[in-house]
Amino acid sequence: MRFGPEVYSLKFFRERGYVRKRCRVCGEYFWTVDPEREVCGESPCEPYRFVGKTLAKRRMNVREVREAFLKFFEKRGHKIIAPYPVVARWRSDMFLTDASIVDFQPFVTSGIAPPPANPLVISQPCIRLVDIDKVGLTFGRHLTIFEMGGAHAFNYPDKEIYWKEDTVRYYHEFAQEVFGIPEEELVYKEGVWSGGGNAGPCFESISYGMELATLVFMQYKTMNGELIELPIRTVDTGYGIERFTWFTQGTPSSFDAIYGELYPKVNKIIEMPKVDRELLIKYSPYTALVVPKKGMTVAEARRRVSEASGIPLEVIVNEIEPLERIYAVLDFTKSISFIISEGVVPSNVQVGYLARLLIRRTYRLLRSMGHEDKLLDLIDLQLDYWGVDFPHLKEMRNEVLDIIETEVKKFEETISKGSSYVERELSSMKKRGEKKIPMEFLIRVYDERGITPDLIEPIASKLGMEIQVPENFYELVASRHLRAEAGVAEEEEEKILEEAFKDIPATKKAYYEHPFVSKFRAKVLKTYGDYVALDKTYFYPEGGGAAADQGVIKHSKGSSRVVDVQMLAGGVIIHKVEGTLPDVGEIIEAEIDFERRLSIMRHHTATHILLGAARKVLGKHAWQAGASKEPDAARLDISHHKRLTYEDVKRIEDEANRIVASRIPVRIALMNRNEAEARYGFQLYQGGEVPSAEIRVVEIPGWDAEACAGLHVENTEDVGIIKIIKTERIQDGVERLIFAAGPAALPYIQEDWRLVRGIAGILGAPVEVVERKVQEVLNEVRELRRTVRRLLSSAAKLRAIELSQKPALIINDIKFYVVREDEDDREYVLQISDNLLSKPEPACFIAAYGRERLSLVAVANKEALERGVHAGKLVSMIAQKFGGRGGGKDRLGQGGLGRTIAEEEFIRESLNIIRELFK
RNA sequence: GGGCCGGUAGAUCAGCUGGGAGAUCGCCCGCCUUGCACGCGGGAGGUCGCGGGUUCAAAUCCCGCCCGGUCCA
Repeated sequence: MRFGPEVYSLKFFRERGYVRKRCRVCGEYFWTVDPEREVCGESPCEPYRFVGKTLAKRRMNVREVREAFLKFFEKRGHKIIAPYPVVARWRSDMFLTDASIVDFQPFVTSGIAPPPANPLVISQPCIRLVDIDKVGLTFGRHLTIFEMGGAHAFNYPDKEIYWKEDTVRYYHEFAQEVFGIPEEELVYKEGVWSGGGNAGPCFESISYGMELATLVFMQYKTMNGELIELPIRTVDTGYGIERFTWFTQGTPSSFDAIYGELYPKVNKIIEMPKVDRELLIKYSPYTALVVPKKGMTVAEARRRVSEASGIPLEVIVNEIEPLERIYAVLDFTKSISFIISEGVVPSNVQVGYLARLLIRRTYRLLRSMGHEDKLLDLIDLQLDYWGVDFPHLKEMRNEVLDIIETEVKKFEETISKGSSYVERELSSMKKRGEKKIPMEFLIRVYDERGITPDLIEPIASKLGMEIQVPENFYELVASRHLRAEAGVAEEEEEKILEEAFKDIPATKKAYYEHPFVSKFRAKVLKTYGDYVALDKTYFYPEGGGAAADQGVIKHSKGSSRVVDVQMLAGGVIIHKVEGTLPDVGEIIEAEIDFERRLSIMRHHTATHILLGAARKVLGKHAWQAGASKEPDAARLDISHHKRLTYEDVKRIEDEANRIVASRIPVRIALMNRNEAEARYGFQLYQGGEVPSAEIRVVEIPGWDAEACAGLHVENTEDVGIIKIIKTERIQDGVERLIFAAGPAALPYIQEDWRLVRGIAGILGAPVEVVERKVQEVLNEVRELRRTVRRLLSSAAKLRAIELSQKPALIINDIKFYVVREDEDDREYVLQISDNLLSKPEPACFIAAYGRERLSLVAVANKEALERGVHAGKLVSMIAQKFGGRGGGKDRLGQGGLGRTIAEEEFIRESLNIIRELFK
């Protein structure tokens, strides 16, 4: 995709004498005032030219650049907006905020909601994990966390704020006034930006070999490769706050500029390698020349830098690489600090998984440096440092450290168990004579046990095994997980219904105005299949985890039960009925099963109360991860990094019921999205994204406020009681509370009571001592079991003596004992055999034992085996004779007859078979 | 949300082509020694996660559930 030159040709350029040139290296077009310039100036076309120099008016740190940026645009009519979270909870299509414009997507950019201000300016912390491999290697051109200075204007068809000319002019002035970058160093490279289904032309602003900002003009929607004009054209600028900071300081890496003030403290935690500054200044500019692409090995990237800079490879590996690791650690720990302080709990799903990957990666990196025990210290440092500008980092300190500590312990457990597994497997491989570790093994161990090849390496070399890890290792793992399509059928059904009801207007949601109306009249607008649509309804449709209402409708054809209620995408609410359908156009009388509805309402309000209690007891990281409210019970999933203890649950229950008893009115208000976010913060979005300009806020003042479309009781007191029935861990990092509220709680309490009483009755003990009694009974059972074993063991000895004194049958020099035992215990029978066959003479023991369905066993001793006895075959033959089956090895055979048999008959027939066998 | 792996003695694990539950460490007793994971002999310790099925017979095979781990989106 490309735009024509007219798109980029600005009056601003012409007035200032800019000319359009084509880059000798990359072939892209750019604008410059220097007619001699042949290279666009962006890496990798040219090395950095600011390293080791002081080109800016003065050295600035990140905070100073941020402030300067915000102030500059504020003076030019932009309103300063506070940064949004790095965890994009208001969006369902992404986990982390990776650009400032993300804050305003999709509702503002698509026109559903107005922006909080227009134009506006924001310095938004962003997290991008895609470049994680490059962090350190490029000396700070790539970071996982950075601040994007965004100056945004939203241009509506009827209201133009500003567009390309002003956008470029603002940048130009900013670069000149604040940093003193001369015009001949202000190069604008033409580009095309596209992402998230939108696209538009852009300028990359380049100075001294580094891209400092991108000025995007978002004006198209991309559909099937075609560009469709958007009604709202958005100025989307991204000023690299850290890059400007780097530029002002001219340090070898951007890390020096970002974290320079922290270095003395870092140095106390991990001694930083002392690398000659001249070497770094010489090396750094050439990091711009290498763009480590997919498939390019790190070694290859280093070789190229070495060639370009003339610095020997071993110097890079020995002196610079250790420093790069520190850089990466600093960047990663900052990312972790931001993510976790927003209440993300490491998990095996969703954003929690990203957090886990990041923590584990950082831990492994530290481990490779021998400093894995320093992770928490570094996080603490970051929380303290950045907490000045982002206070929630400091507020969440203890929670963050606790969460990360738990996560690290888990990972250490995984490593230690995984490593010993790998060691066992590898040494048995070695015993088999294999020297190379197969790829399949590496993938499997990572997939099943989370052990990465770098953790296997030291074990392999200890055992002297070869290990080779392909560069595309992680792709190979990913390719194993290609998933199948699912859930299509349901969507189809919904599509059909939407199509069927698209010609009628959205149903009036009368339940919001009068949530306590249970009987009403309404007009039938349309019927289709089992579904009925009305002009208005008091039936609450399924949504937000709350079950749909049920009830009846009476009409000219009789009455029908309403079994389900759904809201279609267009706002039409359809009632699924059992029985005859009403006529279109007639007025029906409806009645909602209100006991059921009230129960759902109680459960809904209880869910909010419980969430507040969970946050109070467990911490602010306890976010709702899902919820469901049925008439009989409800459940609430919350993010938490530890298993809930009985104490936790009790405290949550106590807190929740305290709120119930406090008679707090439940306040419900529709408010403007920006206002709601400003007043309550992003914890509004417990239930996920809310796709509208207006937000319905359900507030229990002083306790909880959530964006929620559900129906609630009027006062917390109406909930009655909240009883947590059980908890389970549905995923790592997500605990589920199953509970019941009000009268619905009673059956559960009664059932528990019945159970305990029942057990007490069986034990014949009072309820209070049931626990102890069960323990005693179990102990007794254990004791008795031992006693029985002991007694049977001595009984077997006596029985063996008894049997040995009877004349035994000798066939083919082998002594055969054929017996019938009543005791249905294999252990006992085998012990008799052991006692009997211990003498060094050929002997064989055959027994049928039990009372009802007889079992069979045959044992031959070593001497008997030498004479050709096969106990297994013997059992098989005898069993078959009596209609049973059996088998086994030569020394031991087992089987069953499936019925009982008299001793005499058993012995007679068995001996016949043996005689036959040795004839 | 999907996939994969695992649950056996206090701990770590073996046994899993069905046929008598094992090893190492730890624990207890005894001996030998008294120098650093001492050595030797003996012993205790198991509803083989739970439930169902197949079978004469299930730790082992099949199904369901619970618990844990892990990868991918």
